[in-house]
Amino acid sequence: MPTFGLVDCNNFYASCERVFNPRLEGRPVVILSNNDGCIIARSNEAKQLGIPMGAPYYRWRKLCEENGVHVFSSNYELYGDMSQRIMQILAEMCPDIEIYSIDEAFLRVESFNQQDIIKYAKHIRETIKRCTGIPVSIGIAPSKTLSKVANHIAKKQRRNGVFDLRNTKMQEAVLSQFAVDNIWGIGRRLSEQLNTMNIYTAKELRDSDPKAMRRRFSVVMEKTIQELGGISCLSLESIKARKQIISSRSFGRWVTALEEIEEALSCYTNTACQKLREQGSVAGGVSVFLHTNLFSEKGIRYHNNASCLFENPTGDTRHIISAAKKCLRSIYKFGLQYKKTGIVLLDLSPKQYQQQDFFSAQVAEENDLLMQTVDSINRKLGKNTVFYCAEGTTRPWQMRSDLRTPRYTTRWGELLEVKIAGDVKPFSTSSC
DNA sequence: TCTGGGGTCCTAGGACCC
DNA sequence: TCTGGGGTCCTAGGACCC
Repeated sequence: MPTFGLVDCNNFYASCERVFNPRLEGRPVVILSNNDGCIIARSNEAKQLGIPMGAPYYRWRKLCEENGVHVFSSNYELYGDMSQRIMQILAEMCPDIEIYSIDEAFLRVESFNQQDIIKYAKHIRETIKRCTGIPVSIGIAPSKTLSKVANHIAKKQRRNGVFDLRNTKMQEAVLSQFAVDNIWGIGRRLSEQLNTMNIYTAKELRDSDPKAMRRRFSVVMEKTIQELGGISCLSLESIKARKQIISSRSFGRWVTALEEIEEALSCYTNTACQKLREQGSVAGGVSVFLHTNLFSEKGIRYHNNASCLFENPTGDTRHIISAAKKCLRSIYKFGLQYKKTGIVLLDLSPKQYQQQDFFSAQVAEENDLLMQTVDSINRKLGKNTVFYCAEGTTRPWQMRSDLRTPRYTTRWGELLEVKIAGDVKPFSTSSC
């Protein structure tokens, strides 16, 4: 029988901040989204204050100030690097691994015997904590969906961060207390519909008729029901190349001038193209979108997009920037106050199967070399060491990120400084 | 009056995830 | 005043084919 372990970092972004600022331990911490717009991560103490996930920060600012909540802008460079370190440790300790998100990974662990699994899970947990400072929880169960449930329990009930849900009696007990909207794959809409069918708990969903539910909902629902019953339908997935790459940001302020939007779009295009080449793909086309503030009741609400396909798939930033600008000009309307633009790279395919243009093969090769050189300079010397004029230099539209901590682990200039008062004695760091 | 059957491909929109 | 960003999968419906 398959056995899955789900390793999930506890309040990951908040924990990353705490690693470099231990004074935050035991205190409420929240992390804001890009542009300091929404609250996207909370420490347990912040959750206890009733601060919800995804809420606009301006509505909670007062409560945060009154309760001494420590508020930070997102520091994705730091979180991404911490994530890589954790995933590397996991991959070394367990060969069958699927990195599911920045802070989660599924493991296949059935080759260990009954007791060993729990012991090993605790060992994994301690190793990650010791080497990175990040606390994790591990749920163990016969399907991925149940391992998600188990992880939930591991977090809530302080069972040394590990919870075993392989026993069917335990499954009965846990699922009958587990709200249906907490199940992986059941969101707000589906749980509303399930409630109208008198299904409120995971056990009630598990005991429904999978075929009938498939007809009413979809195959995804059928699989969820099977998985809750301990029948594994979802296997570990290997890392696949992305099928599309999006890069977009809201502006830090209103933008009306086409030139400024073009700069921002060029900048996002550059980011997207770097990701494209990193995964060894070329794009067959682009789609560009542009919109005003869609939340606002006042003013004109405008949302539009345009796309174009390339004659030959390409990974050349210059070519893609110029195509993106053409799309943008076709949807830009003078006089509106814009809030956001973005680019989607479409129709991605592996570069090695790229159809060569017979008449310009050599030019393509030279362009490749140029892109490789730009990428390697930016990798070595830091992002944006070399950039495109089209991206502009003053960038007044750039997003707000006023409360970001230093990128301690990826920038030499931002290393953690330790100030020791009084008598200074040399000390050694830990074994990691 | 009455208008087949079976298939593919594409896209938009919905729902979900972190 | 102030509301993130980046993904995936599924389905329905339209267009088109023979």
